[in-house]
Amino acid sequence: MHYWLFKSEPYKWSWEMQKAKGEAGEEWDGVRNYQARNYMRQMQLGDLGFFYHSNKGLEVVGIVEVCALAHPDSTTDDPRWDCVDIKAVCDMPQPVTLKAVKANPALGDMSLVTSMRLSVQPVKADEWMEVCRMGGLNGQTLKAF
DNA sequence: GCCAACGTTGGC
DNA sequence: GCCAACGTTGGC
Repeated sequence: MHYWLFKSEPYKWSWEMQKAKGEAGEEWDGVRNYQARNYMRQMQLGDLGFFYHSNKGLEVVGIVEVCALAHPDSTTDDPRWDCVDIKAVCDMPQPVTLKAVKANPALGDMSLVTSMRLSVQPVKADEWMEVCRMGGLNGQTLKAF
């Protein structure tokens, strides 16, 4: 099990839109960055990720689950670009802002802080737990997934 | 809307 | 294979 973070500009693809897709999930398409693509190729079914609103919002608003392994991105004929599918799992009871992440010394090494421009990022297990805690998700809730 | 950071492209 | 030009991302 690995943890990830997916960035989206809410006026292009918002958390509300993701949730509307329900169990079926949706392609995380449109990624045109090798590093981000490589992370998606590493993802396994059942891996969890944060859903982050960039540009507007600047906060982790929910949790998603990988529900399809990397496959060709349907929005391009270019064979270089793959993507996974993700589905919404739950809301962050209390969205975790970028400001709060930056203010937390335990999260100083998070890619969100150090690799600001990367749109798909790995999240370490301890970072995952800490952000969940800040967001109002306790261990009990997390085990329900 | 600005601009810094950074990834990509293409000429040499 | 270097590096300048250019485009994009994303915080502010």
